[in-house]
Amino acid sequence: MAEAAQPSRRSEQLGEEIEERIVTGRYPPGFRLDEQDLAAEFGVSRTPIREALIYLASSGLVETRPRRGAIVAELSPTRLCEMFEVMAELEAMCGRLAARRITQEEQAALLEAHRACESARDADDPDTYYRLNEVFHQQIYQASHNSFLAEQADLLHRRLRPYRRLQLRVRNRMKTSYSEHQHIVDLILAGESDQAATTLRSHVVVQGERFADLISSLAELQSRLGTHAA
Amino acid sequence: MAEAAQPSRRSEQLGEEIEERIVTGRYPPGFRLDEQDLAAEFGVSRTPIREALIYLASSGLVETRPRRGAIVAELSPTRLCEMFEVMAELEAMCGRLAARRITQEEQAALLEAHRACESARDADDPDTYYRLNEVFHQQIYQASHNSFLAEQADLLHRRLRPYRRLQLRVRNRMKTSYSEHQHIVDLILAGESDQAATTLRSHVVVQGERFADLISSLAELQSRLGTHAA
DNA sequence: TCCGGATCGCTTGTATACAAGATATGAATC
DNA sequence: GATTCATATCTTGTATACAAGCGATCCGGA
Repeated sequence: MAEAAQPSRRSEQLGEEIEERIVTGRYPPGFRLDEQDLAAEFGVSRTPIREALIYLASSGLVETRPRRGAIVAELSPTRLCEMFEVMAELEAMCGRLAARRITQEEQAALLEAHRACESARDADDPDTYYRLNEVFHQQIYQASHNSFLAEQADLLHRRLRPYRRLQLRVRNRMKTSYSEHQHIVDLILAGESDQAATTLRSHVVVQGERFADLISSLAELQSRLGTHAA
Repeated sequence: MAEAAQPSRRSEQLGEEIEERIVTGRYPPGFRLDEQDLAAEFGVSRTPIREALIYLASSGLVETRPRRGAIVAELSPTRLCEMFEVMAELEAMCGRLAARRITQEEQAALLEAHRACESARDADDPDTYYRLNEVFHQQIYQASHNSFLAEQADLLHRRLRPYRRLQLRVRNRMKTSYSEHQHIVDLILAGESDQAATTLRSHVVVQGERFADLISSLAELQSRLGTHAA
């Protein structure tokens, strides 16, 4: 899914590297992305850094205010809920299409991704589960046979990574998630498109007690921020 | 919805200007966006041009191949259908939420936008209808009370502008569109969220005879391209 | 002591210079 | 005459130099 090899364009690599540092929390929300610092850090001039920042700004991951530099975007709780709401709908759409269009090979791949999650759950390993969970969802995106939709879903999924990650640490969330996955797999393989959509939507959407979990995750991220921001 | 005033950053203005020229067909799909030419055209150096192109590339409007320059993105029929499929779902989601969340003021604004479309239809003026149609749909996006969703919907809507525009010239499409709008307005105002979603989805999605219309629109665009590409 | 304004420094935004790869052109050979 | 390889030119990618705003600091006044 990611471009392989060297794009022979440093700014693209830099964009991905900086994105990685943002979604893994090394550059937390609100963190100031100083062009000179980053240039020194990566051993390049400001030009490719600027281009990388513009790229990231367009995806909403960083915010640039004219003449005032770039910072890692801070998402308000409202904004975050909105994004999860859209994510839920995109996932639902992927599920509906996947249930109708999935091929034999994709069925096998989906099942394999699902079983891999099972292992991580049994090992009680949230980090591994988190990674394999991404693969699982990407299999569904692929199976929708709508490459534009798959790209959009993947993009938003990545955008929400830091918050999703924290949520997985909530007690029992991993087990709940896995049993929901089981249900989703059954529905997709059975070709129950509407039910697959509905189940995926509620798997992703933030409501009820999970809303409170999300808010507390946010608070944690913001306290971490305090140690970084000037 | 658009940023007002001067962003004190030339590259942003340039991005919008180039985007405008793309969606209005002045730079048709496949058109080579030479940095030096554009720099001369706009009377600036290559730097802000490059930044504008990177911005546009991230939205998918232009394609950049490393060391080989940028061209206006060419959308295959398949890709285009995929994008309309996603657009339909986003619109459906906006409609569902709008039916539940629309305020008094937004109801008035929606009705006004709808009536403006009526005038354009009566005057048999596709260009005006096209413009007012955008306003109408944006009112629904706003009424969803999910600003992230509204932004995404608006972005994709803009991305599909050239193709939507050609479709409106199809015989009777304007009248059909208007009567569908009427139905949509009724459902939203009545709070019928599911029906509003379904109706909006089928209003946007490309299927049946409209698929053939789209393909022929594409052919027209591509023949136009022949006069521009080197 | 607190507030306001002007100046200084630092950061971003833009232009230009340089490096490196890609395409085009031309010649030589099959 | 066609094809292939080498060279030349042109374009992109990166570095550096310069310009222009924004913020911080310092000084003066209330």
